[in-house]
Amino acid sequence: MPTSESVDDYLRAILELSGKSEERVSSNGLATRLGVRAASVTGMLQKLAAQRPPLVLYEKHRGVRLSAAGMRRAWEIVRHHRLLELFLHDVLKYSWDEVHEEAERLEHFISERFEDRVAAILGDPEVDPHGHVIPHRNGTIPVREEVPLVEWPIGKPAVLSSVSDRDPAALRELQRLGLVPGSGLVVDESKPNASLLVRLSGQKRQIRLSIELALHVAVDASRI
Amino acid sequence: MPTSESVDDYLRAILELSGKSEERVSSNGLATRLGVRAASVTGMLQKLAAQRPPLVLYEKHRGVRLSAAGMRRAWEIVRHHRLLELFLHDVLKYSWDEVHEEAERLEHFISERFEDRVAAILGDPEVDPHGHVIPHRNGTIPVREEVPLVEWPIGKPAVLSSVSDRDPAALRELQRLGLVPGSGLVVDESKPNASLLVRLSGQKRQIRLSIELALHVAVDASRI
DNA sequence: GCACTAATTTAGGCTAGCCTAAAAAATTCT
DNA sequence: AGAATTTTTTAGGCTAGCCTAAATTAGTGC
Ligand SMILES: [Mn+2]
Ligand SMILES: [Mn+2]
Ligand SMILES: [Mn+2]
Ligand SMILES: [Mn+2]
Repeated sequence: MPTSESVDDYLRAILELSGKSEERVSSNGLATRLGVRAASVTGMLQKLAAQRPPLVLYEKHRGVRLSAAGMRRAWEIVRHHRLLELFLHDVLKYSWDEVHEEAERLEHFISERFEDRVAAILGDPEVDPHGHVIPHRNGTIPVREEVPLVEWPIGKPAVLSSVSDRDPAALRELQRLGLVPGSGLVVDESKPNASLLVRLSGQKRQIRLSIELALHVAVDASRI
Repeated sequence: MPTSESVDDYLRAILELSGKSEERVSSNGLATRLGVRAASVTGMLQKLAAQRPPLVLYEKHRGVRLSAAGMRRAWEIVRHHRLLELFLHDVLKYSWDEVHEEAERLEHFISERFEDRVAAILGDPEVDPHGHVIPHRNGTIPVREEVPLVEWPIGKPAVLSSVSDRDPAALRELQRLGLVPGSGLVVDESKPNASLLVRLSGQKRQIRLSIELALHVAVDASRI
């Protein structure tokens, strides 16, 4: 069962919108994420659910979630995406904010051989340039506990684990501020004007972070 | 005027079938090369000729050739293809016979940035793994005089310049025999049973080369 | 020049994936 | 609960690129 570029995009969008808890995803949510109309989403979901084996579990008016086969394919595409991002960054010297767009296109077209060779060159890496874990070749997903920075307790030291990759301008700003995966930091204060005051480890200077920007950031929650 | 994968394939096929002399290409020839029906070719050619600016010059029943715009786009795709082949071979350690298929797919989807970074990593290379010249970034095509091995005079020393990349089995066989770009050789005899007897420079052993295999090989004709 | 054959084009259809507009179902509000 | 609103689905259409079958044109042999 080969999948088209569009089908791959739907599966990955369902995976990403459903979150850790694998909740059902709405047609509207998918339409917004994919930049198509809700009617187009309904049509596609009906097709994916009718495949044997089905790629999604779909009940009219009740949202959709991935089947086992859909889950497998979605994570496969995510592995392509994250390996490509790291490859573009480390080997082809793309900047942090440039990798996502190119990876989003190429993820659909590289072969398993390409995937394997890139993984080998990069030394079977564990995370992409934005700090997201890279699924293993065999389909297993490394677990990692993360919390959105906006939910992290005031005053408790944290380690930045990942940043969202979809907004190049935000990425450039975060890099400028030194907020990259691995950075240690403390949230000093959550201001009423919808911003956070944070300090990087070993620095006295406070950084004022808008909520919109802070929403792009997650920290390591392994010892919450 | 963005071009689709199919359109790119048509343009590249017209370029490759029309040869140095830029002869008109027939619908049937294109259909065979592209693995589609002649009726589909006619439909596509009419569409490409109707674009403003047109990508091909097409006269009913009289074949087709590339317009200036079509030529530009076709060589652009060829540059992608050949850079990708060299990159897959040199960086990702693909073998000689594996690069073509992957490059054929990816050539349509890499960005100009990707093209530039790959070219930079490879040091602005002049030829791909099969000995084919790589068009320059600005669109100019390096000239090189080549002659099919089967037309090369008996007994005259030659240098192998390129081999066709579309037949993996033939490529493996040629590599096994030591017939790679740069190899010096002499044709000793053209046998009536449709084969050539050749010797590699500095070797006494004769190699028997079927005409089918020999048709895959071209030699440097700069001093014919 | 005419008949036959080969190449090409036209006509009509199909699928994937998108769209708009209208209908129907679910949810929210009073 | 019943009305109003929002979400989702259905219905009908469109384009790109492919197909088969039927014309048409070009080329060949006599
Ligand atoms: Mn990404
Ligand atoms: Mn995509
Ligand atoms: Mn090739
Ligand atoms: Mn292609």
